[in-house]
Parts: sequence; structure tokens; C-alpha cells
Amino acid sequence: MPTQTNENYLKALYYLHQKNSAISITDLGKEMEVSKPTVNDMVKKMQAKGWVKYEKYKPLQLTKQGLREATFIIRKHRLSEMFLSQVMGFGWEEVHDMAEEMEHLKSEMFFDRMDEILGFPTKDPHGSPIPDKNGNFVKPDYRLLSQVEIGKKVVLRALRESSTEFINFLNNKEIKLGTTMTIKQIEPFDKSMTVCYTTHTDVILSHTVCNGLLVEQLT
Amino acid sequence: MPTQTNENYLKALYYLHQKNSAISITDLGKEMEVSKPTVNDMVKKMQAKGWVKYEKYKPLQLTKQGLREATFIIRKHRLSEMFLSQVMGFGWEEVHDMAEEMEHLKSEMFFDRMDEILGFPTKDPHGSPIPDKNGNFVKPDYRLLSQVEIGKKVVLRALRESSTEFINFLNNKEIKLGTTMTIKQIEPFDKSMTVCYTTHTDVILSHTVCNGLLVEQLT
DNA sequence: AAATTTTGTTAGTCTTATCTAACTTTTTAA
DNA sequence: TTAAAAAGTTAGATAAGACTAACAAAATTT
Ligand SMILES: [Mn+2]
Ligand SMILES: [Mn+2]
Ligand SMILES: [Mn+2]
Ligand SMILES: [Mn+2]
Repeated sequence: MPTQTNENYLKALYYLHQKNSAISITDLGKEMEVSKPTVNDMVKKMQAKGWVKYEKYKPLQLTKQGLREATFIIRKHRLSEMFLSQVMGFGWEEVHDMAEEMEHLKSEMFFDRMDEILGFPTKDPHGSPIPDKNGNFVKPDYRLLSQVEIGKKVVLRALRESSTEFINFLNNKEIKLGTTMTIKQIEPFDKSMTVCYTTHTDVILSHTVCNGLLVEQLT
Repeated sequence: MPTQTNENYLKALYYLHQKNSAISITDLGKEMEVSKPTVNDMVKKMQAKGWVKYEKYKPLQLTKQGLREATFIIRKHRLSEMFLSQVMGFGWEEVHDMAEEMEHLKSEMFFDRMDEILGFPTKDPHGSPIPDKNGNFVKPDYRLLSQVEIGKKVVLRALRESSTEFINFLNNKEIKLGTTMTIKQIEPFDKSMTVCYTTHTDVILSHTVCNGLLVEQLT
């Protein structure tokens, strides 16, 4: 049984693992907001528990077991977000922080009941896939809006970040999942994009914002 | 801010405080299932935080502040139980253990939304009062079934214990909140009671069971 | 190929929450 | 009113999770 802290490290490892194949102590320390010696200590303990592979000076790796544990925490997180938004009526900008706490609840029954009530959803309110009871899920490969060329048409499918601040920004701009956008222009200097969608014409989105939007390309 | 452990001590103090006016280190140790030195240490820390009054060799007391904190944890526990049973469809025998975890979630919004969805309930699934957002609630004074005399008629209003085991026993006997019972006989030897209710005649309930049932006396 | 910078490790400390063993104070019973 | 039992306290230890300071190894630059 991972402790609550262990669970947060596992989740962090999982996310780092998605990007960089090789995870450094420094990376994990930044993600967890702890010092390098703290990470160093922790990975030794987590190796002892079979979740991490650690060799002095070598990059960290999640073991199969560790990946499995991480997947179940992510399931609990995303089911919670979905329940909070669909059943309890919270906005997609409010649910992440609450789910961050709820994901550590131990009761399997609780999450399975949520799953059932929601009709076994496969996506959370931010478009991320929800692993099923066996830990399986499909990871659709959307691309970042920031990587799409001028003139293309895309649909927003998921967010890469679900902080309240980021989503409030999207709410203000009336951007939601499913919104179809056309890229009108890309400013070479700062990589900001001018896009059109629904009733909005020529909205400028910074590179930072475009980097947080996962889209499906239509043309 | 109390830690999760602090919260459990506060709750334990609250329950002991309801019975015995004077709470001993030993009592609290038993309730929390920790050793006396552990309690001794902890009460010093909790005094420093203003929740407990502690003087060497004297009985423990919850301060006004400590009582307030305890009340809010109990609010979260009971709202959770109510939500689990009314919205998520769990049985009254299943909810206590899940609520034991949920009561430590920090998000006020989450519990306030539950409260709203439930229509601001004043009783939990076991008949215990739910403190409102300001910590106020009325504690009706029911009596223990074990203290009622022969021939009297009573209605079950609340449970003094909400373990799955105890409630499964009640479920088997088809005893629920609102059940009206008549006391036919009391065995002097072991204080067991013979009671009649609904379609059941001459059901024998042990003193232990009668001690867990809070009733309103009708005659 | 050095020199420098970045990354990782060790050693030592802290806090919270727990324990056991030993001792002291208070309470209860003879 | 003393002896025994119960309750409470102190001292010392441990484990988890964190820190800083100091040092070592690896990677990058000159
Ligand atoms: Mn989230
Ligand atoms: Mn999400
Ligand atoms: Mn309960
Ligand atoms: Mn209850």
C-alpha cells in the first residue's frame, strides 16, 4: 500500500514518464516541489517497495508495478473530477483541486459506484482518458495547438493542464472542449497564434496557452 | 489547521466528552488505540494549539475552540454519510467507514455542495444530528433502549454505534430507524429484552444490542 | 583536455506520530 | 494508614517525510 505521499510521487513519475522517457532526480524534485536529497531518499524507499527502478546516477524508471499503482490513482482522480462536474454540478475549472484530495481515498467501492453512476465514462472533464477498473485505457494522440500550421482547422479535445487559472482564462475566451478553431496567423516573434472560433474572430493566444491545448486536426 | 491525526483525536475527545464529563489519558488512548505515552505527548501538542486543556495528572478537557473544530469534523462525517446513502445509494451499514476517510477532506465547497444537494439535512442515516455550517445543531435526548422498562412502547430514532457489523445485525432482524417496539420482557440474569415490532413477535435482544439503540419513548 | 556547471549523493538535523521500558503519582483496597 | 493497583509521566527509540550544507560524479563548455 502506497502512502499518500508515495501516491503523489507515483503520479508525478507517471506524468514525467509521459514526456521525457528518462526521468532525473531533479525533474522529480521540481514536479514534487521538494529538494533533491528528499527525492534521493524517497526513490530508495520506493525502489524497496518495488515501484521504481533506481541506480546511482542513472535515470529513474517506474516499474510495471509502479505504473499500475499510478494508473489507479489517476483513475481515482479523473473519476472524482467527472463526478464533481457531472453529478455535483461543479465547473470544469473547480474540480481539479478537489480531486487532488479525493484521489487518496482508499475505498474501492466508492470509486466503483461513482463509475457506475456516471455510466463508466472514458474521458474526464478536461478530455483526459479515465482508466477502467483493470487499469486499461486508450490514450488518443492529439497534438498541441502550438504545433499546428497556419490555415488548419482543429477541434479542442483535451487540456494538458487543469489549473483553475488556466481554465478561467479559457472560460473568459469562451473556449471549451469541442470548440472548432481555424488558425489564421502565427507570429514568428513570440509564436502567438491568431485563431477564429464560434462567434470569435481574430483572438490572439500566447504560445503558453497554445501549449496547453490538445487538438484533433480536421484539415 | 488540525492535521488528520489531530482531527481524529478531536473527534475521539468529543465522543468521550459526551459520556464521561472527565476524560482520562487512558480513555483517550483506548479510543484512539494508541499507548498512554503517545496520548500524553499528543495532548501537550494539542494544548499548545489551543484545542485541549491539559494539566499534569488532571482530566483532559476540550476547549471551546477544540469543541468547535470537532463539531466541523463531525459535520463533514455525517454529511458524507448522508450523501453516500441518499445520493450514491449505499446502505446505512456501508457508509460509516467511507465517511471516516472523507471527513478529512479539506474542501469546504465540497461539503457545502453536498449539504445543498441533500437539502440541508439535520440527521444522518443513523439518526445522529448534523451540525450546520455554523456548527449549530440540536441534540435530542433519546434514551437507550436498555434503560426502558417492561411494557413500554418506543420508536427507534438513532444508533449509538454505526459499525457495519452492528447494522448488519439490525438489517437481519429488520430493525430500522422509525421501527416501533414494545418491550414484552426483561431477563434479569443478562438484561436481555424480549421485544415485538412490525411483523416480529418475541425477538430477543442482548443487553449489548439494547445499549446501541436510542429510542423515543411513546408510553 | 581542462575548467566549469549541473546533477546527484552523503551526512546531519527537524517534526510528527508512534512505540517500549522504567519510574512516579494518584487512587483504591486491605 | 499503609500496601497494591491503576494511571500518568519521562526517557529514549523508530519511521516517514522533509530540510541545508558539503562533497562527488557527470556533463558541458571552453
Ligand atoms: Mn486534475
Ligand atoms: Mn482532469
Ligand atoms: Mn459514522
Ligand atoms: Mn452516522
